Amino acid sequence: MSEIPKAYEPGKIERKWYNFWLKQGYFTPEIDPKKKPFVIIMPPPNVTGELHLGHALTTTLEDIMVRWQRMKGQPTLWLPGTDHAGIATQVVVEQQLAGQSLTRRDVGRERFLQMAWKWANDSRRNINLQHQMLGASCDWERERFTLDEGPSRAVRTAFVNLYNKGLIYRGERIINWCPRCQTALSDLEAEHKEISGHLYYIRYPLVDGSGFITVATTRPETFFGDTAVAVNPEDGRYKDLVGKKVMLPIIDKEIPIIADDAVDISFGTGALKITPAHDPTDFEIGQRHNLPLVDIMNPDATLNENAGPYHGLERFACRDKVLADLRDRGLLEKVEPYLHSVGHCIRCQTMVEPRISLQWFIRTKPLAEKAIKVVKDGSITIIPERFTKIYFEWLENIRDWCISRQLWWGHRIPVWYCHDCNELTISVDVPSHCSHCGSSQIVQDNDVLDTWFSSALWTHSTLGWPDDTEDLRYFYPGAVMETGYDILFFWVARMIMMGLENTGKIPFHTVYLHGLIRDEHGEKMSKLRGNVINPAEAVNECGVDALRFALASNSTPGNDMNLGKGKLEASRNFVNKLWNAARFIFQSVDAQVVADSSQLTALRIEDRWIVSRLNNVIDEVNSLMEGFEFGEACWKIHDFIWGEFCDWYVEIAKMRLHDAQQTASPLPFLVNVLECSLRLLHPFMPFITEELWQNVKERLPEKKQMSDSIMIAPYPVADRDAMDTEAEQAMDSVIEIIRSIRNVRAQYKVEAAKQIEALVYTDKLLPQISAQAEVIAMLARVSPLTIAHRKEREITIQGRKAVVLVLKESEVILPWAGLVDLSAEEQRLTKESEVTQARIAQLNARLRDNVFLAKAPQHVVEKERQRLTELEDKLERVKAEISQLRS
RNA sequence: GGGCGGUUAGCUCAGUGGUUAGAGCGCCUGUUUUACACACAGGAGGUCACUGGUUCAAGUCCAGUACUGCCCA
Repeated sequence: MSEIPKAYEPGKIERKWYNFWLKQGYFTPEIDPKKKPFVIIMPPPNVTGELHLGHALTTTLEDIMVRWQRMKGQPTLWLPGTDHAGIATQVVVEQQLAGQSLTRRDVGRERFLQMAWKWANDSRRNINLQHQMLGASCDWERERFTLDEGPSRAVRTAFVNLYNKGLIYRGERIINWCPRCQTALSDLEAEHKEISGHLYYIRYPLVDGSGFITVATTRPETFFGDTAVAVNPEDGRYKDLVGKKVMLPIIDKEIPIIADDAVDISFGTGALKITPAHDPTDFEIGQRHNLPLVDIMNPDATLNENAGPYHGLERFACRDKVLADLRDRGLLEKVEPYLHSVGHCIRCQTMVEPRISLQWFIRTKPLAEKAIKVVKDGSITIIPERFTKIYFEWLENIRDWCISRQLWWGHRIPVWYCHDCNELTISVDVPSHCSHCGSSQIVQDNDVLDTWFSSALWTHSTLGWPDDTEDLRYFYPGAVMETGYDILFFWVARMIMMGLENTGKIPFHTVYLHGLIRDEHGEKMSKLRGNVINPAEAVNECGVDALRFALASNSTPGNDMNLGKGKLEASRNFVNKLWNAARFIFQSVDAQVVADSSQLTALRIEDRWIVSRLNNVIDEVNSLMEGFEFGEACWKIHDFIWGEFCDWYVEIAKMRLHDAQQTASPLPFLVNVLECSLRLLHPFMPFITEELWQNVKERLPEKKQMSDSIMIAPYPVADRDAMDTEAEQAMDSVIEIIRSIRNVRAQYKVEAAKQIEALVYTDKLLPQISAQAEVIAMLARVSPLTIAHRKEREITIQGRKAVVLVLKESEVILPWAGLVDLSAEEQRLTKESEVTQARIAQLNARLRDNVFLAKAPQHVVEKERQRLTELEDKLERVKAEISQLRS
């Protein structure tokens, strides 16, 4: 056999096996109508650059599910892809242009799109490579991009269908306008932030000269767009003023005072300036009172010609000037500090301008109702459950979705306007003439659709919809949608709405939401703070398996995760531990005759124990996986491999391997437990498990019957017959004996290499514990070691100074002439006796309580009884030891 | 303003009503034991935020309080 390096070297091994898997075609499922497939459609990362840790978490969790299901024998499809990310990508390309002092308008739409495509293609390739680096076992043959022909046709088809059903309309509404991106945004893309601003009290003189009315506003610069002043009809202060007119200062324009219920009497002065073209509430008031709309801004948020003398000023510069001018005229009554929340562009953080605009909208109410229903009736489950309520809340209060964007990069809206009859032609394919008058003088809408519109179709557009394809029939609906909770509304809710609308079926059965990743102290990762962990760097330092394990083991459904270097290192250490354990086993196998599986039945206690523990862990891991508890599953495997297999079984096995007299070799167990553990761990750590598994396989006689790769080998299933309480009990006792001796040695500062004498007395486990004499002797460094029945006790102990340990099933006596501090020992034992008595009293009280006996389940009562017996037994033995000590 | 989380060891976090609440990191003591010092052995460290309730039994369920984070308006 080849030499195995002392430390795991991830890089080479990762590339080797990923290429092997690819070549073997394991990632592409076979369509088998008799089997129900397991399907995950990957949330497509934006083609804006690199993957971050959030993506790595998504990839890890999805790969865990997919590899697990594949090993269980399901046809498994994990469909990868990327998202064109409208605004974000456009910003990147605009920045490239800005480097050459150019704007997109300078180069024109066609040239701009060429640049964007170049960027997107590079980025797409890069992201795919990074997914491959992470070990993602997704089907690259089905990889998709949102702007691919298929998904694009799906977008146009969905648009046309919705339009024809009256669910898409074009209208003038107040939308969130980003002056920097120069496009409309949906409500979700405007992020509200608390701003400490001011509340300005401005006097509007009454036209009849009888004084003025004072309005309070945070945005004085919009007063050019005011078309009324509104008060609450119930407000006594202003009853007489309703119907009168005021004169807007500076521009000398007359506007009416109106009464509307929407006005909050307690806000400011109770009188509001109404700017219907620049505020959503004002817009509604304006609609009710037929107020004119006066748009005062240009797309870049400078003031337009409606602002008279202020024309051309930037909005905040204008505010300062307006305030100064009002103050000069004595019309600025007072200014108060004021905390209010203002929308910001989610992409560029520019303050959003609410603005009247002609845009395309989706009427979401009818779609939302169906999306609510499928979660209410349990067709779709959201994990963790608490997000269900948040989901309902949002859908129940949903507003129409503004889907048009004034961008160039994206799916162009499939609407053509006719020069001749002014009618619209809505079409999936490019029309040559107006569908109403037949004129060829038609021109397509300039705008593109919100990226999330195409993302909403992702679950079915990737499988061929609107065509009735084999993929769509077999793989839709998917099993799980796994993603971050931060895009529950942006994406998940919309996918459910559009999935139902387009296919009549739910898009997936389960929504699994993970949390966000923060640094080790819970701070958001940001370049500014310098606390970012880049996945590629982490992989360079620790390897993919360590990164994946760190991510998976620290994730709990729906909760944020703090991830620092420490956790990565801990995972790397585990990888190294596993590597070295395997290395030891391989070396041992190679040194001896190849293990014969028939020896598997020659069972010693420790062999039975490790097999029993393994099967218990398999059982637990499988049920944790069923419940989406991947983090806990990780720890179960970790604790087994490190804390039981390596710390105890391998250590015990060493002794047997070094002893030429031994007839029963531990090798079959070492090898088989390792082999099975590797399969158990494979979904979490695909690379090292494959590497080691291939090495194990080489050393197994039955290698011909085994699969070519661990990733298509069967996932372990617990064998209940292998569960062995007797062996576990015996080993628990042996471990307890060894630990207590080690403990005393450390306390008395006995040199590590020094052998000490020990006597172990026990009762019903005597045969099992005696069988472990060599194990105890070696691991606790004791010699001579006597193991005998309690009945034989007095003869040996008399007259010798000794440390006495009273354990669950045994007493351990460590006689050291002169070394032992007898009074300290007496104190220790007395303390132990007190503690034991207290617990016995507690248990007695509980077991005398009739209500407890009547109401607690039988097995709990039984357990408590057994504990009491054990403790009473122990107390008796402790007391006996004390009196011996005193005699 | 409404909603949802969190508060458990020095730090970061697990803990799906049932013994004496766990892990990693950090800390202390010891170890060149021929798989691993990315390791081994041992140890210290907790009124599970607070108050009340439900229950035979509460870190776990309920209500309230405080602090803290996020989402929505």
